[in-house]
Amino acid sequence: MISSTNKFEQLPLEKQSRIVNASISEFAEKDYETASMNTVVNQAGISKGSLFNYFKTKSILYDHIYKLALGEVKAYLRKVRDETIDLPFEKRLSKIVDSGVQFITEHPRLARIYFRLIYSADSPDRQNIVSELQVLSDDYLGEIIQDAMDRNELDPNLDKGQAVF
Amino acid sequence: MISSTNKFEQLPLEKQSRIVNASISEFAEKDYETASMNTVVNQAGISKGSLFNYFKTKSILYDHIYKLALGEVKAYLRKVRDETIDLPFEKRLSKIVDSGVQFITEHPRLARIYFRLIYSADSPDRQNIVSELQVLSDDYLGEIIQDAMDRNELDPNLDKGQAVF
DNA sequence: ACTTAAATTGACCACCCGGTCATTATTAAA
DNA sequence: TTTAATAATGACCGGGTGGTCAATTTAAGT
Repeated sequence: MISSTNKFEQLPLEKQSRIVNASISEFAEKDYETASMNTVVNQAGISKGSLFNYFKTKSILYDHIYKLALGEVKAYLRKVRDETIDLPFEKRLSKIVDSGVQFITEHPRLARIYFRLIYSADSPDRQNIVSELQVLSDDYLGEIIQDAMDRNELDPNLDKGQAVF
Repeated sequence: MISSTNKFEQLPLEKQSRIVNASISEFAEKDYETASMNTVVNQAGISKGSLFNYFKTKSILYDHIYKLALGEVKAYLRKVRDETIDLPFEKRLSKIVDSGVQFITEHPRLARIYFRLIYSADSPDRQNIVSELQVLSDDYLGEIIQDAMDRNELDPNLDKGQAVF
């Protein structure tokens, strides 16, 4: 046994997805403290002991779910970035924002988890996660802006100010 | 006994403020569900029975605290509005925003309670409270904008759009 | 078919919650 | 000073929590 989520990853995919689904629903509906492992267990149709066997603690489960969500967001952003690579800067930015909105409407539960993370205080290690997100979004925007500057669509006098915006 | 907060209001002011202070701290630190009446009671230095005698339920206490906070915000906004009454619109708006920031840094606990109210899902009757806040802020901005339009500092073609902004 | 190892279960634990209420302490009236 | 009314207390209640683990079911090896 190498990682602690290993047991979970070796489960049949159908069972995995039942658990992930139940967890996403619960963490989307209630904040970290209020979200209940019992509810997850019931909704997933497994026993409590099993869940705590797959994920040692509530916060480890939360971490797993959060990372899954992050992966989806990253993939989405990457896709949009590549699809808009030869659009002018303004059009590109607008398309990205639109896609953000689209992502939210397509994955409302993931979006809720994110908003909760950012705007509310609980969640196991909010501090680290939020700053990690900050770096990611800075990188992403930074790259887009760099692109635009390389193509002389943006005067090279801003960078950080734009990122904050 | 007329109102249900009457018992509380008849308490010595020193005791009142101990309770209010403890409540504000607790509701600022944790969200509604997680905030603990036991913590409030301990921090205020009174017994549990007393607190539940002054406020029948947790949500009634929350309501009281929220209304106190709202009162302070209202007074603050009114003050700023009056103090900037003869400034040009742009300057005035900027001063108001600055004052908002100042209020947040001067009353961080109240500000936290507000952010929690707006950005997170619990709180007894979030729906009503948020829409009430919406009306209040619309009124406030609406008045400021009306003033500016009356003085021909703003072209009279917007209103609602500006309020949303 | 028998044995052994691994996976699954749910009763159980200690703890905390909001809320109650009989008992006690305090104050006011007589 | 005795009595009556009022205020304050904290042990207690039912219920929910995250987490555990002996016991049972399932699967694998021979």
